[in-house]
This record gives sequence, structure tokens and C-alpha cells, in this order.
Amino acid sequence: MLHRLARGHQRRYAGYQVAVSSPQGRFTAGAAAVDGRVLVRAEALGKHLLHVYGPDLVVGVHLGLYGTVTAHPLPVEPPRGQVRMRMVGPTQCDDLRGPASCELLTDAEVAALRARLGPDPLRRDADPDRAWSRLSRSRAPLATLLTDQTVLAGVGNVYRAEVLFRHGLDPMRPGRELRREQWEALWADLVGLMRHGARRGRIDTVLPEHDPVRTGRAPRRDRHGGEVYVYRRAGQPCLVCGTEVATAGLGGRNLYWCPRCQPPAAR
DNA sequence: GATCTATGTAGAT
DNA sequence: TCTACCTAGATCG
Repeated sequence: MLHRLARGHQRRYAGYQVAVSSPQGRFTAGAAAVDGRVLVRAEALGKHLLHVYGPDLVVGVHLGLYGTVTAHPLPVEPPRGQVRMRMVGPTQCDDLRGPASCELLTDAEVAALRARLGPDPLRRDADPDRAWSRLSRSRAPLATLLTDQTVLAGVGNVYRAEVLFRHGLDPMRPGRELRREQWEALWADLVGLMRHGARRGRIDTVLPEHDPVRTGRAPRRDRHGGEVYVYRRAGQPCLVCGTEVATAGLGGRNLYWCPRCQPPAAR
């Protein structure tokens, strides 16, 4: 989703002067620093959105759980609700609400961010081997590793539940018990699913054209509009085998899986 | 109208 | 492992 956002900003703002403000008042100084400048580039790095205005002049946004960006046509209307940052370009206006962070970054801080994050399946410069070297040495559960942004950047709670389901992998299986070919299939699937998601603007994990699981049943639509197998379907029948989808808290997030389709590996 | 929940992360304990 | 934090829509009464 963030990549889709970044592409939109790149298309609609890059190369143009942008009026930046903070109607809510919590990003006033940062907004003033870039207000009226030409946006050089917008890009996504994992779940981070970067607006590059110049050397040491980068606005870094992390939406967190609740953050949203909404686009509006011109002319500009008075902001509604808590608008942390408003950008006005030649053709439209974007309002940012509720981000976990929105701050001015130096180039060194951006470099540190790049160094900290694992490969992002949506970036062409991603090196999946970096993730494999972490994963294949870790005793942590796959479910933990997939959403660890220092292992893989950009994968969230929906993709982790869904990709593990699609590959019949037990979420609690230690990373180091994953075989190399299983990892390669997992990575390739993430790239495909996330590209599809970035194009469509929603998370679909039941894809007719590329689907390791043939359910023969109508997929289920989740509240975000995407089509999923197990995410937020606790207690409902698995779309493949009919077993109740299980749920458990893991690291403060809800995990969902099918105990029958994703059994613990035999030892 | 109150309460709950959420595609997340950092920092304290 | 926990708690805080940012906001809005869904759900409950």
C-alpha cells in the first residue's frame, strides 16, 4: 500500500513545487523547512514513505497502525480532522492523518534506516539472500521473522498469515528449519502477492492466476476489501479443509492459521 | 455515546 | 512481555 502511495506521490508531486503545512500543528517546523520546495523524489522503503526535497531535507513518514493519506482535488478545502501534514501540488492535495511518525530526516538518518531494514519484496534492489541468512540461522518462529522489519521490510500481519497459509507452513516453525527451496518459494510468492497488492490497492491473497491452493470455493473478503484465506477469520472454517481457523497472540499481534493445512513439522 | 479494534513500532520493565 | 501512542471506523448498547 505504501509503495502505491509513493508511486502516486512521485507521479503527482515530483518535479513540482509543493506547499507543505501542518494544519494540526504537530509538524509545523518540519513543514516550514520544505514548504515551497520542489519535491525531488518520493519512494517507499519497507513501510516508510520518504519525500526527498534535497540534501538532508527528507520528510519520513511511517503510518503505523492508523495512519492514512487521502488525496483531494483542487481547489483546496479546509482540513477536516487532525491533519498532520498537508501537501498541495499542481493537480491535487494530500492530507496525512494519524501517522506513527512524520519527521524531517537527515541523509545519515535515511542511510541508517536503509541499513536497518531487511530486503523489501517490492523493491528491485532487494536481495532475498540477506533475509535468508537471518532466517536460516534463527530459532524464532517464522511468523515472528516475517514481520521483523530487520529481516524483511514491508511484510505486515496480513501477508505473514496469508503467505504461511499458502505454503502450508506452521507459523511457529523455527526459521532455521525452513529449507532453502521453501524460502525461495515463499519469497517469490511475497513478491507476486505484494506487487499485486500495490497495483490493486488492496491485499488479495486468493489469486486465480497464481495460486498454490485450489479451494474451489469463493474466497472471503476481509474488512479492508481484500480477499484472504485466514486473516481475521478465527473460528470460521478453513476455505480449503473446513477446519476452524485458529488464532493466537504473538508479540502483541494476532496470528491466524489453519491447524490442519499448516501442521507442525514432524520431527 | 461508549467501547473496541486495527495492514505498527519504540521504549520501559 | 508490557505499555504507550497516533486516529477513525465499526460495533455495541
